[in-house]
Amino acid sequence: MTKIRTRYAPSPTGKMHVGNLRSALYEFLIAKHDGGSFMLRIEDTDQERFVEGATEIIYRTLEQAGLRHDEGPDKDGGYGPYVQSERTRTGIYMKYAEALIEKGEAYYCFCDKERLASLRTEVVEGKEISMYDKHCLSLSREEIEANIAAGKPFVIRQNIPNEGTTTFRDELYGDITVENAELDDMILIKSDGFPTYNFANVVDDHTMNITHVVRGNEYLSSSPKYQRLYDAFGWQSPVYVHLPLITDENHKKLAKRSANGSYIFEEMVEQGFLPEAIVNYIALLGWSPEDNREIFTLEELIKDFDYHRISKSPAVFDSVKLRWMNGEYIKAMDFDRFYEKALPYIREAIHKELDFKKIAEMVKTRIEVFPDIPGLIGFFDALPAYDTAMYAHKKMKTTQETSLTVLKDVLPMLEAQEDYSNDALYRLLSAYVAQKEVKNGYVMWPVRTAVSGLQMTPAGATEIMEVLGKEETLSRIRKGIELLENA
RNA sequence: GGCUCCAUGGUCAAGCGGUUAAGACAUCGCCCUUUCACGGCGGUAACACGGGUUCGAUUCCCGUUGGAGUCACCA
Repeated sequence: MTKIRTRYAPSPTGKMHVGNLRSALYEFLIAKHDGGSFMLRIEDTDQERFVEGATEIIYRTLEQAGLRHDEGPDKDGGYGPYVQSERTRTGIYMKYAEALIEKGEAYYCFCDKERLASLRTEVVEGKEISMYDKHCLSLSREEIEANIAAGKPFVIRQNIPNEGTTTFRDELYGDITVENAELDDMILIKSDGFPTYNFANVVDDHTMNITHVVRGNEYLSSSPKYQRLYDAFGWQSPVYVHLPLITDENHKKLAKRSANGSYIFEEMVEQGFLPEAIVNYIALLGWSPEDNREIFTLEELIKDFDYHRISKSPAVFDSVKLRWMNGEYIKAMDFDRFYEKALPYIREAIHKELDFKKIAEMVKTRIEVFPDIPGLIGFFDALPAYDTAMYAHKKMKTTQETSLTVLKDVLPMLEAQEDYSNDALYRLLSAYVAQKEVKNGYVMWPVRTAVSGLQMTPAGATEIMEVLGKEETLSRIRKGIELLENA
């Protein structure tokens, strides 16, 4: 068996969304599962769409996601250059295009935009449909040479016969056959001398010894044309693995963002998602392991990933489940690392000196993404205005009246109390509960309400008091009594 | 519209001729609990339709319907 070589070949046109990242991930996993190598190639043959800094985003995203490439522009593995604009300068694409012309598998085309536009007859869903009419195929050698000598701009087109069929094999989808008449004579070399993706891809994958071509299945319909190129060259085609699309909630191919938020990896990380959780989640969009496991480290994915188990149908990106998974990662996270990540969000909500570590502990099992934090703990910073109706709780058997009594009873005890640790406070209040022969909640509910002003808090009454400290606690209890007396 | 692909609950998804059709998220209920959450237990919810093939189809074949992708000097 030859060593598996896969490649992630993005074009530097902007940020990476999770669809791009999943392709990279699967390419990485397919290679690594078999001890193969994973290469990064930059496809920048479209100078107009090139975005400054986009290459850096690609590096950064792969790095954050843990997808280390073995070869790439920054890591020569003997197959360079790894950037298509640099490869273009070596003349490689033109050389291969000319070889095709020699074989009659390609030809020069001098048609201008106007003539091409006149070929577009049909408009479907706002898109102009056209098929080249092989007009320039019949040019004589003399005409071609004259045109070139005259400096007339040209492209090189693939020559596909109008009869017969072309078949290629995909590992997941099986054999796919199409009529050659359906296949357009696509452009191989553009008038600016750069190759198109269609051509560069085939030349590069072959010359760089790529064994498995893994890409989104939006390429399924153009693959027969690529297959013809391999055949025309007499090259063995790689193993094709076309991946099912990731869609948005409307089942449409992923755009960069939707009403549900962003699908851009970097922005998701900024929004508080952990890179590991994102990688884990997208690994499961279109692939499933033999067992029922869902939480995987990258290492575990490498071990278990079998591309034959990739599914064929598209998958909706469910941000709700991603949030859940992110929450699982947060819960399992080492506390120190969690604290480091949580601290900025705690500081955002709290502007005085409190025990941030205790607050972080409270919040750790209760959030799904880091930005959930401020909303949970703002009450520590300042007592929010609240409605005294909150003191009445059916299940706790409390009313505003019983709450007032409890708070008044408890206030002097809390004033006398020196030890404001959670345990001591809990013991103190428990003693009162026992003495009154009531349920815990009968006392805890009003106290917690008074010190937090909230119906939901990330911790119990005494834990909150511990963090708040004696002075602030007493002030809030007194405030509660005042509100209840005036209710 | 042509071509291509796809089709199990709201979503992800197991299943690869005989199953009470897994599991997860979401949702609902109960328990636990110093509220919420966590955790535990349980419920609702799916094989698109029609023909074949077969003793037997979610599973294989064909068709219908539905959805998606694609039809650039973009990748």
